Amino acid sequence: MAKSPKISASHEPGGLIVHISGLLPSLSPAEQRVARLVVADPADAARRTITDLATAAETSEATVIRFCRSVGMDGYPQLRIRLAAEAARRVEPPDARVVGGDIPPGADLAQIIATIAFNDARAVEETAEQLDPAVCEQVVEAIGGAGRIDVYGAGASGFVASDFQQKLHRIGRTAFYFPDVHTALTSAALLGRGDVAVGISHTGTTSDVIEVLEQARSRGATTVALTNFPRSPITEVADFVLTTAARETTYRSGAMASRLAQLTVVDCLFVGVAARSRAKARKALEATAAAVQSHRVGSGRRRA
Amino acid sequence: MAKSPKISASHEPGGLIVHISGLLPSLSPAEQRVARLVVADPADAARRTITDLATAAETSEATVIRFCRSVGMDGYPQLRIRLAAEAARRVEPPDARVVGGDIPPGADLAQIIATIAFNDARAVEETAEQLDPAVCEQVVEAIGGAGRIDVYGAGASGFVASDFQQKLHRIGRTAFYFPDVHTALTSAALLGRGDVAVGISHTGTTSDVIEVLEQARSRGATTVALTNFPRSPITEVADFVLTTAARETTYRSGAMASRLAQLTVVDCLFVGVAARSRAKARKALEATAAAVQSHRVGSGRRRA
DNA sequence: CCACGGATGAAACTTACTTTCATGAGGCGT
DNA sequence: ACGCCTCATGAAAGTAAGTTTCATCCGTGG
Repeated sequence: MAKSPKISASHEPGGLIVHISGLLPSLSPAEQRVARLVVADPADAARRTITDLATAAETSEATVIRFCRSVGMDGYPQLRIRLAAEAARRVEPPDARVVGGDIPPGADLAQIIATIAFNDARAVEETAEQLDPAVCEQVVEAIGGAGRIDVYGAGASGFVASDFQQKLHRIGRTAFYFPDVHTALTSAALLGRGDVAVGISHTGTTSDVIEVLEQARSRGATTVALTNFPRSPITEVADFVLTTAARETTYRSGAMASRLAQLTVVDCLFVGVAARSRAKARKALEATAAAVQSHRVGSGRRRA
Repeated sequence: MAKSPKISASHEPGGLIVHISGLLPSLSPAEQRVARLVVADPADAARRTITDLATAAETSEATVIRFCRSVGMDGYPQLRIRLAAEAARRVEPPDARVVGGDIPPGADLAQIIATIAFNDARAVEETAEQLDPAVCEQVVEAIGGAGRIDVYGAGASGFVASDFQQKLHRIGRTAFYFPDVHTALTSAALLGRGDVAVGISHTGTTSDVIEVLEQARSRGATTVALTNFPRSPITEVADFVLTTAARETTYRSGAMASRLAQLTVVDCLFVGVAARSRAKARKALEATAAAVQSHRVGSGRRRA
């Protein structure tokens, strides 16, 4: 089992559960059964013996051990302890909010709002917790010193890509976003050493984005991937991998929470880059803010 | 030496560590050595194997087991797990998050990440709390029954508008977004009774958006405003006002947190509308998901 | 069709945990 | 002082848990 580029295997400070759910799709079916049990109720899993857990997951002990290794643990006892710690730290969700789940059919709007907000907020928090500052730092460095930055993304991730592009542009970095694959490929072909290409894909399997990132990399550009799944194909064409931690399973809630998580990461990178050259960034920001000032009307509250 | 054989096993309020140190004097010398190690560093003890701990306490495994029983545990594994949980709970993050504030100049990336995530998550939560389900309900009704929906927004709010448009479109609602004011005005002029216009503006002062919303209203469309400021100009041209709760002060964090808050509201409306006609929405979603399927790589699981 | 590689569980194996038991050190009554 | 009882203690036996190995099976691509 070869290891991908820069996946910080040992780094999952934000929480084991989050880490595991990110890895979930990269696990074998039998291991996935184990993973689901663990994620569903970490405290309970910590109480079980390996044989017990194996039985519950309808598999063998061997598979449970494999699962432990897959998620970066030494063995079952270590997993158990980590799970116990994790479960203890976690604040139990107050009510019957469907954690990472679907909205129940008969739900009224107040319930819907509570569920969405809860999941959204958690995705943001957990994403921040598991973000590796060291990798971020390197990405910030690369972007801050880049000659040109291309941001790629399709569908929902396209909005995020576009947002990132606009943000970078506002602080005076030369950044591009292309809604069209062909244009993006063309642009990627023109990148070179010292340039940066950022590919955003929740699933990490969007072929368009992967392709473009690959192209960029082959031209010598530094490539960065932003995905929810640390072992997805996109990570293979990235020099740096940043992950979100939206742990929803259904495509529906998925697209929602993951988008916020992605934006949070974008925000962090943005502020990081801005902080790197504070004076210049501030000046650029003020200039752009002034530019739209004439499109604002008075009488309302406004920012200073 | 009234060492009672049966110490209240079930209930040890205030934490296991406290409990252990409480009955430390009642333990035998060898057990006390074990207890002291455990109390001194629970997390470390949880990591050790029973033999290891016994050696460290200069005693035998048997004594460690006796100690476990003395403090009310079933056996060593249970103690281990409880200790891990305990240790996790007591080590509270030494939070240096700048609440609602700006990022300090000298901040390192880890700090930046924590601050952003905190503010982002709080904006989401607080927005949800103050959202009026009744108003949402009416908006959902209007959108769900609308002939056509126009979503307006400029700058950062433009992304949100665009996102909303795309979401509505995915569940089969006829929705439009226009990056260009003139086109938007044209479209607004074509709206009529039964149509819905949604204007998104963080400050509520974006004249372009207000203007377009006003136009839409004058044509008889139902108008909805999404803003952070309930008394801003945009609310004057809106039939329904939904507010976000990003309480940032600076332009920098402002644009970031407010965007997430807006998206959360969009999510709520979206799910509300989708839930309204569940079957139809689901079908539409599945169709759109299938449509992009061929653009994904790695059919099942990723990267073995 | 076969070769190959990965996934999987049965079983062998190792390590960790638990119990049993013999020893010996105090305490205490005679 | 002596014997006897009690209890702490660790050695060793015993049991259960965790880990490794390996043969089998299944799908994939030549």
